[in-house]
Amino acid sequence: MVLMTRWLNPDEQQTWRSFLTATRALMETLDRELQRDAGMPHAYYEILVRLSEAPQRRLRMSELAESSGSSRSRLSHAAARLEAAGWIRREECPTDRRGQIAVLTDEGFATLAAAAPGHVEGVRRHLFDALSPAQLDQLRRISETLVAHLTGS
Amino acid sequence: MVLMTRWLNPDEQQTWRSFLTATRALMETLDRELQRDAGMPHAYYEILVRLSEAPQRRLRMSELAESSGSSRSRLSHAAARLEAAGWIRREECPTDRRGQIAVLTDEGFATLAAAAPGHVEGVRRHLFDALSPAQLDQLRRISETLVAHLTGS
DNA sequence: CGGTAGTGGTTGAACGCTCAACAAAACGGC
DNA sequence: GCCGTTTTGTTGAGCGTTCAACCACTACCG
Repeated sequence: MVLMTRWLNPDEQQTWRSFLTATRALMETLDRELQRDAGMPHAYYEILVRLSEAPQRRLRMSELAESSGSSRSRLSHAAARLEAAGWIRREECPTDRRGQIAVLTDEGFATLAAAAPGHVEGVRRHLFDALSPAQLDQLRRISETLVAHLTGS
Repeated sequence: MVLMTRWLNPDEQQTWRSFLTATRALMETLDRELQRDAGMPHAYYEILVRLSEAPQRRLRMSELAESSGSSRSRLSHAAARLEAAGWIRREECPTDRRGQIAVLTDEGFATLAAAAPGHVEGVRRHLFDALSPAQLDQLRRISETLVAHLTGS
């Protein structure tokens, strides 16, 4: 029995293409702004944010990868750059000799503190200001549903 | 007068982070599937799709960039690869000697035809199947609003 | 016409990401 | 305690994207 493709109908196509265009444009805009104003890509910004929120601004590499939505490899490469920039430092883990602990330096924290207002302003301008409160609520539920669906299966 | 940062409140943070996680996970999943099954990144797939829908399967480079959501540079590099793969061909434009016209080859069309069912299935599984009809309608409106907002300003 | 501004497209360097392979250490069953 | 398995993190190659610089051509305006 041949499994027929469930093609998208015109309405679904429109949804999908608008979604693609919107997310791509939004992310590119924010990434460009962050690169221009803070000299870092959005992925690096997010790594620094998660570190800054952790107790003592330190996290195991694996937890940092998890929470920042990076692969281990990605984080490893990123950490090398962030360390070279003086924004983080890597320490050995006392309880697991395989482990590494990423620590946000004061300089890294200062850089993040300088970058954050502009970035948040960008997020507000390009996303939150564009949508109604009801739409933002819808977007939250949709996103949460998708996250559950994508990480669950 | 100092302009205070309009920080995100906890609800907004939750919305933003879920949105980020969801779109990142969705795009990474689809990209990986496409790379695995069709040997091309999603950006290339989209270029081929737009070409396949154009009259005579041909488009000026600039229009192709516009419609596929690529920068000119990106498309130029991509076109080089797609041409090397035998999926497109570039012709001179008769009315503008600066111009180039990208043409989808039969081989390119066949590759696209082979890749499409799997990709559409992925989009359905990871996005459409996860959301209710009402949510999909909301997502369409939200996306359209964002596109208008991002391209308008 | 002639010059200047704008457009179309390409290029190369720098950079970030993915993937697969790898080393080192921890775990788990027996 | 030992051996296979799993986990942690890194590495290098290959690839795609960005950015800025650039050339060739067109369009506009006096």
